[in-house]
Amino acid sequence: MPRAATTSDAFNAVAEPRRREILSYLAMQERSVGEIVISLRLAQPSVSKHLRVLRDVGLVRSHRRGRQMLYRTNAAAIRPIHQWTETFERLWLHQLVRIKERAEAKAQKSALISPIEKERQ
Amino acid sequence: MPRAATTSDAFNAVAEPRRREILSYLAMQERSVGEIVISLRLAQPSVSKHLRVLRDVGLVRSHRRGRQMLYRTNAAAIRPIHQWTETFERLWLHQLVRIKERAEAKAQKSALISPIEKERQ
DNA sequence: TTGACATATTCTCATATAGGAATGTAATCT
DNA sequence: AGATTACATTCCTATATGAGAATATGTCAA
Repeated sequence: MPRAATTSDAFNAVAEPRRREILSYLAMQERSVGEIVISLRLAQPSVSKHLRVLRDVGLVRSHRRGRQMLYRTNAAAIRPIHQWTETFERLWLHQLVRIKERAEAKAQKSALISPIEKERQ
Repeated sequence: MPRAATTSDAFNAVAEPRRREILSYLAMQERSVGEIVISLRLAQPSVSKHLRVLRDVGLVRSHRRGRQMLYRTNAAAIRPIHQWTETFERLWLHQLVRIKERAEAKAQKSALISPIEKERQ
């Protein structure tokens, strides 16, 4: 069995760095395909294909304006990823506290060493 | 060019559903490979291979205890994903507000319709 | 040392890519 | 209608994958 399709869910879709760039770019403002091509310096077919993947999983919405297709990020589709990572937030916050505590303990210890001892380190 | 390696970053590593399950399972408590195999009902080689990927990108840490290998989630490695999704948080919150406003406007409108009109709907 | 247990690696295979090139489709303009 | 602009799709290819099966490695126990 190969890897799950890029269109299987938001996690797989955003695994590709260019697609994350596109999502960030479209988060500020609605943009045409051509604008994405120029701003992110990607080949046009490449952009169209990435947008197709993003659209299939609901990460972007699109509509036509004349000959252009305008795309915008649908932030709600990113939320499940946010929520999944959030379940780990307590853990890394706890880790950060411990790192800080260790740093302070070390500084404390260092302050107790005489200047002469300190020079040897 | 194929897809980026699963070991290229945390985004690619967590794209695989089983790897997310493993990370959630190991978040509570340190566990041996055998415990993962039993609890998540996966084949042992499969678990070992997933753990290898997770370890390569720093999402889990491991150490030996006798013949067992104990693994635990390194939450700090999940943080970049959380931070990336966080940049979109304002957008979906804004969306949620609009949805709520529309719902309220609709309820308001509904309240203005006479009971007789209402029955026809 | 030999055997048993726990985990890791290797091998094979079907499959879904992402990029590049070429082509198709749709809308506008003259 | 014909030409041009703007996107989308198709075809091609090298490659990384995940599952399963088999095997290798490492650790303890008798």
